[in-house]
Amino acid sequence: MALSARILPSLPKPNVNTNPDATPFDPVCAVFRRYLHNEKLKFTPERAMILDATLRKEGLFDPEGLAADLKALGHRVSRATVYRTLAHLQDAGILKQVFFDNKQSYYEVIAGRATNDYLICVSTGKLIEFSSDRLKALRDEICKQHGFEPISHQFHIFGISPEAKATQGKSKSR
Amino acid sequence: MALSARILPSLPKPNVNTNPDATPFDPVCAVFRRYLHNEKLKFTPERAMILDATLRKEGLFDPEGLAADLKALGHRVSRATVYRTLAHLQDAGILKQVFFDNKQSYYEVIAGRATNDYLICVSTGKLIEFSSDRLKALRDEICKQHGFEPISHQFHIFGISPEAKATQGKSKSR
DNA sequence: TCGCATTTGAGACGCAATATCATTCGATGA
DNA sequence: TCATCGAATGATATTGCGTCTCAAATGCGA
Repeated sequence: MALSARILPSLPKPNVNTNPDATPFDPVCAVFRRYLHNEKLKFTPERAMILDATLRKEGLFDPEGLAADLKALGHRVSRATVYRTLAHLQDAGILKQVFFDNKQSYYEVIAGRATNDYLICVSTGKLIEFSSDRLKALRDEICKQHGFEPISHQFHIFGISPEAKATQGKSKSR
Repeated sequence: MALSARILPSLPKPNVNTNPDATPFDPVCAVFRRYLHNEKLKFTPERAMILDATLRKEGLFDPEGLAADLKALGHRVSRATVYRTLAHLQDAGILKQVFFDNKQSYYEVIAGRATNDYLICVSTGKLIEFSSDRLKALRDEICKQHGFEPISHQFHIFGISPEAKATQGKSKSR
């Protein structure tokens, strides 16, 4: 096969930092509690642990990997609860769900962080994050033209990275 | 749950026109045959039928729906072959795979057509296509900055459509 | 502290997509 | 035209993400 925008393996990597007590005092946690309260939902230990685990992530992560992280941290949370809570965290505006491929969905923290878009190398699967104010301005302008109220966006550029292009000569087509 | 970028039901619709003999004389078909030849792949009746069915589509479609179309047209093609051929058509630059949700993937024809980006209403699931030259220019500029060779892109804006905003007052939050 | 609606967890389930593999077939060269 | 062989097909099994079910547990307002 030749040039394509199909995604190849290898997307995220675990990225656990060692912030010891992110949860109860974290301002993002306050946002979540406020959201839960408004929606008449409950603040449970499971939800706190899941929020904490997501805040330890940098960049993209996937639900199954997050569940694995929680298990590794010694927390026993069911997969179903992870999925349910990620949905709430998204609704609370803390996470953004990202669709890169048809295997699974990914999430990234947006609360208090610069949100990114991605260059994806279709040859190596490597991701490059970037952020563009002009893109955001263009987004808002397009929304205004359509009377649309933007919540989030995804901008993915598929292509060939410089490294892949360099290595390309040897292995014929791909 | 409240505002979110999760996608709701209802995406594509069948769009079968009655072009009687699109396949063998279609220039897109020539592109496909050239691609297959270069890749030492074979031009089979199944592949011809699948290409033909995709060219009858306007806008987004999904593999299962395409398989259903083929069956409705009286063509017996296995699902596996549909999936395999769609991948080749993408590699040939005729189709583009689009990721809107974590349920399934979608495709759209790009050969000889203006490629679109989408506004997605998170409340109704409605899609609005748009096309922006400024976006394409911005994309190319970003790629140049990173030494990236672009193949395709996806730009999805999630938000609230004017109609949904109008209906919003009544149904509490969400 | 009580009561109840919400949440959780374990497992079953649905479904898109892929893998397997025996059989069939397209395309090349003679 | 025919033989040859690698590639393609189809039927089926399999995988894995995500959701659903429901009994038991629990947060939280009164």
